[in-house]
Amino acid sequence: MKNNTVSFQKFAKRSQNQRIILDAAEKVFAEAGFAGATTQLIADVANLPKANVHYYFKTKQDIYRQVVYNIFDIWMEAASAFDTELGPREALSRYIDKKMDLARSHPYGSKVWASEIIQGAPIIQDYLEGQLKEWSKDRSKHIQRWIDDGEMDAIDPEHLLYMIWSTTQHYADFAHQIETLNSGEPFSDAQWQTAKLSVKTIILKGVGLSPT
Amino acid sequence: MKNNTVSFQKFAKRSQNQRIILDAAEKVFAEAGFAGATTQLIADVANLPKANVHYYFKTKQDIYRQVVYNIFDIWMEAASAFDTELGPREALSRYIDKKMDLARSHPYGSKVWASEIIQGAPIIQDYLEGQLKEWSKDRSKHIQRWIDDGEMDAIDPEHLLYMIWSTTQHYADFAHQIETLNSGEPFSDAQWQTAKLSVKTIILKGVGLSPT
DNA sequence: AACATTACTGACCAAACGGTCAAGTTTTTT
DNA sequence: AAAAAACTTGACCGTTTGGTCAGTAATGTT
Repeated sequence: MKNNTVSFQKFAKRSQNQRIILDAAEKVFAEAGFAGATTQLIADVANLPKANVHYYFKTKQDIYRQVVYNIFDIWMEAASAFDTELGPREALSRYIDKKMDLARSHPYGSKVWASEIIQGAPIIQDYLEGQLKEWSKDRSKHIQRWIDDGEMDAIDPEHLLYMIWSTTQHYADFAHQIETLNSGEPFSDAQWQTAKLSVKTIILKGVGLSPT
Repeated sequence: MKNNTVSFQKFAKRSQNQRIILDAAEKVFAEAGFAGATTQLIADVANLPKANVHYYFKTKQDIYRQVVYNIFDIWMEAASAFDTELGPREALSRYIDKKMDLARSHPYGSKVWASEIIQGAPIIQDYLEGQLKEWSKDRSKHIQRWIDDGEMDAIDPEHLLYMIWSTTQHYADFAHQIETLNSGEPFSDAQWQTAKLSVKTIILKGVGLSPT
């Protein structure tokens, strides 16, 4: 066979095919849910025979697990944009920006996450109780300190976090509804800008911070 | 057989059993998704033999359709709480209150709705393009008028609506996540009060209205 | 009391599903 | 160039699924 596939791909082949499968699976899980996603459909989207999918992943649950872990990791990395050293205005502003960017760039992942939580987090429960809880408790403390220092209004920090999560992820999870109300058209760049600005403006002003 | 079941139940029997099935189905669809919800499981939760479920509903899709229509109707009725005659402060405040109440009283319906939209609204698309679009365009116009009259800040009205929808429904759809972060405990009455107040405070102040 | 209608259900079935496997091909290592 | 390892795949299988149906029981009507 062709020999122009050079040898440094030796190790790349496996992870390369896994990525193709995971990308396909993310889309299929998002659009059909865990139970509705058939391995056959994932294979079709990945353009591979079903048996080949099972060569790389033992079970459908294994694929699903990977997809959910991936989006969680991406979100936790973005969470570092919530840099409490910057002060409330910048920290919240950047975090909202980052979350809005992810809603746009990773809509399937967001949908899979939403479905997972809606169905009681059967897979990701450990992460919720561990990393997520730790992160949100920590940031809540920082927000509380800002409040105590008179830098922002007295708002229950956890509800502020929920508001940021819900509003930003809404643009991914309910994209279809938003698109329908937008004459069936997906958001343009300008509309995404407006969305970001609207969310930031309301939330920042809402907690007593003037927007940047 | 017992004759203490009086005859005015003649017509009631059918709709009564349909209600039992629909309530069971709402829960099962919420927790397992459309594909993951088996008619057997719906029957078990309804405490009926599967064949009996199929006596009242021809297909699983028919049951699902009813469940989705029901929650949509409940929401549209609540939407009338957005009474534009009241002025922005009262109208928004009451609408948020109402949506928060529904998030608490109808968590399963909210979850079914969320999953339906996430998966592209295969069933409810007509309603989105019809009733929902009409309602939101109308309310957007009223909000815009308030803005033009200087009664509130210049915020894109549709994004304000999305923010209300997302924040309020988040307390239903992501209840499991919130519960996990709340030491595994569901919200108490007091915590629901705090949630309502936090959401209202941030949004109202965020658009330039002082809370009631 | 006879009849008609509605309600109920165990047993069954074709289709679709996740997953396996043996037999092959390609690639890497020696 | 031979042996080993990794990759690929059509055919297959046991299970589960949504849905049917024939037969029965209960209820309402005359």
